[in-house]
Amino acid sequence: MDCSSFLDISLNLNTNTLDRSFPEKLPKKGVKVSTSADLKRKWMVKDESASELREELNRVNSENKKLTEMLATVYENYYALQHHLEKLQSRRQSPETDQIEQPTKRRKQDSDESLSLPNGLSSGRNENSSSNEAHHHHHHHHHHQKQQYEQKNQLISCKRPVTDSFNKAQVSTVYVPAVSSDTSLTVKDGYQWRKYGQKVTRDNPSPRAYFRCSFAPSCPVKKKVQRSAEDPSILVATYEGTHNHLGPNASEGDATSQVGSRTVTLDMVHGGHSLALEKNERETMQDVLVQQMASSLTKDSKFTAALAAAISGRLMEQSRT
DNA sequence: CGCCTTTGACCGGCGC
DNA sequence: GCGCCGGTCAAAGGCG
Repeated sequence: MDCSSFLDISLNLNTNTLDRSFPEKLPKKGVKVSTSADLKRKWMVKDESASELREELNRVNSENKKLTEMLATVYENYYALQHHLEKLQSRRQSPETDQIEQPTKRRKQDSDESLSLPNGLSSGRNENSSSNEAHHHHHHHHHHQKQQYEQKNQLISCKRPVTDSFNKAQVSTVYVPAVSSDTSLTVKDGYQWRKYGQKVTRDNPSPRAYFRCSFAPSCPVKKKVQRSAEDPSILVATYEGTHNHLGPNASEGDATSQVGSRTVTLDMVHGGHSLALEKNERETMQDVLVQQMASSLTKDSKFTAALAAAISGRLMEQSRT
C-alpha cells in the first residue's frame, strides 16, 4: 500500500524563505572561525548574547512545536483525502453504490427493514428472507426492544452477510503522528465515528480503540486506533471496509452558499461527482497552504539537520567561550 | 433528548 | 473442557 508515499506535496521551497519564520536573529551561520577579536567581543557581550540566545531558543522551540502540530494536521488531512480518493475509485469500479444514499441526519430512521441498502450488488437476493436470520442471532437478547443499537446491529448482521463472503472488506492502515492527541486515541479523518470498545492487547502497552462509522448500520466501516508499539508517538489506524455514503456533510452543487468564514470546503470534482470535504477546523485556505509549506520544510531532512547543527553549534560555541 | 464514551462482561476462535 | 485473547455488546453516565 502506498503508506510509504507519505506526503508528496512538496512545494519546492528553497530554504531562503525561512527568513520569515526565523527572522533576522539567526545568523547565516557559515562556519565562522573566531578570531581573537571576535572572542574578546564575545566575552564582553556574553551575558547579553546568552540571554538573547536563550529566548531565541525558546522561540525556536515553540515554533518547532507549532510546526509539528501543523504537520500532524496536514498528515491527517492528507489521509482523509486519500481515503476519499480510494473510496471514490473503488466506487467507480464497482456498480454498487451507484445511487447515492442521501443520509438525512444521522442514524435514526430505520427500525424496519426499509433500510435504504444503497448497494445494489445483491439485487434480488438481498431480500431478507425469513430464513437467513436463523443464524447470526446474538447472545442473550432477552430484553430486545430495549436498545436501538441492538436492533440495528442485528439488522446489519442479517443484511450484510456479504462482508466476509466475497466483499473482502479491504483493510488499510495509516500512520498518524500522535502529537497532541495524547490519551485521546483519535485520528481525525473527516468521518464521524462512534467508539464501541477499547481493549488492551498483548505486545502493546497502549490500548486499542474500536470505532464504527457513525452512519448507522448502513455503513459497515470500522476502524481501530492504537499507538504504535515501537514508536508511541505514532498512532496506527486500521480501517476496514469502505464507506457507502458520501463523506462528511457531502453537498451537491453549491449547497454551501452560506460560506461564512468558519468552514472551508475543498471541492474535488472527480468524474461526475463533486465531493465536498469539509474541514471542520477553523482553518482557511491560507492556513492550509501554510501548513503545506511547513510540512515541506519539516520533512526536509537537510533543512532540519542544518538548523539543528546551526543551533547546537552556536550553543556550543557560546558555552565554551 | 440524542448521541456519544466508558467499561466490565460476554462471545467465539484457537491452542492445549 | 479450559484459559487466553481479540473483538463486541450494552448499561450507565456524560455532554451539548
